[in-house]
Amino acid sequence: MGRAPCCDKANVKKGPWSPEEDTKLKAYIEENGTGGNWIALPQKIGLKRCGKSCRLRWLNYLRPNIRHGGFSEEEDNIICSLYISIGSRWSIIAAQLPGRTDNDIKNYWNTKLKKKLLGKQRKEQQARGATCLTFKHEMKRESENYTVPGMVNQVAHWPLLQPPVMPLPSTHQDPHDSIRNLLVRLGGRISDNPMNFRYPLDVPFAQDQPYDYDQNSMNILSSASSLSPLNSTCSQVTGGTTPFDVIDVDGPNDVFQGLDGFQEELSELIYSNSQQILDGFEGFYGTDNMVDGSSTGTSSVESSSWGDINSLPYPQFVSGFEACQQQTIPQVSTYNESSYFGPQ
DNA sequence: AATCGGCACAACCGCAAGTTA
DNA sequence: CTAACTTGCGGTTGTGCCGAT
Repeated sequence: MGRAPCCDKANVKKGPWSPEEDTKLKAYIEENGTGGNWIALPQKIGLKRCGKSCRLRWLNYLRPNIRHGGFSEEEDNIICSLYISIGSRWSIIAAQLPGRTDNDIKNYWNTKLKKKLLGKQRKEQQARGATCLTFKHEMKRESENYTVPGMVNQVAHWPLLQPPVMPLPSTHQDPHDSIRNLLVRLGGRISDNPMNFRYPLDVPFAQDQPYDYDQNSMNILSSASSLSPLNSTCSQVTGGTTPFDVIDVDGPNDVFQGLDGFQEELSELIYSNSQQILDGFEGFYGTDNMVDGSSTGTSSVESSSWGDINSLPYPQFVSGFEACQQQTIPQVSTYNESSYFGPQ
């Protein structure tokens, strides 16, 4: 049996919303709430719209305290940093930016931020001069020739040629510094306090109060894991000459999905400064595998769930975070529905 | 003034997860 | 337990605006 359509396509209006439709929808929701059923809502108020369309219009445009445009530098950095960390989980990213919607952030990223980041990166590379060029060409040639045996729909993002200098990551280095280095390089800005490799995640905020990014901060990785389902898996082909050889592009887990050019640029950046990046990615893929790419002793594709706290690179942060969370911090979603919808 | 291309944004689509009967 | 249904999410598309030619 096929899936039931969410609405009668023939009888619904599509395209831009008129002011009258907006008024109707807003007035009704402010007065009655959604009734917990978006599908039935348009019929109730006499709108020839699909329920999903109503929901989207409300969430992205009509609900109170929505901000459009005018992203601050601080917000830019948070978006960049989170994107690097958790990929295109726009709803999670949006949850950290009061008044912003996932759609807004997604558009902003795709149209501006991505290019801004690339521009920054190119400048850096130009500044470094041609010293890397030979190596990069080598890398490119090598990766073009390379296919992973038995792997379908997977791309070797990190060429398997051993970089000229690829020292093992220092196990003594503060892991905070590792990821901090990476994020800073890629546009993030992080508190200088070594105890605070942190981002303003999972912090309840008053909708119309300015947000203090410095005072309200939470560990990025643990917070991400505590939010909605981060069931992403990062695949790794073991036995390659470098760690993090392969990222599965088929699932929702590719941190760089939809970012073909950027991904390539990023990998170039990665190889042009392998130590810092290695330090940074160590955090995402786990120290064990970084130190010993063949630790599983198999040639199979390994997956680790980001949703699994134990798989997080630094579980000690998680425990600290959880303790903190239990004391004071409730889970935060994009917004508190009850406060918006009134009587249900 | 007309046209073209790029950009920004709103909205739609399809899928997956969650919920309910 | 399972099918039907709803909600949420991320990717993609459509459209209007604006600057360059």
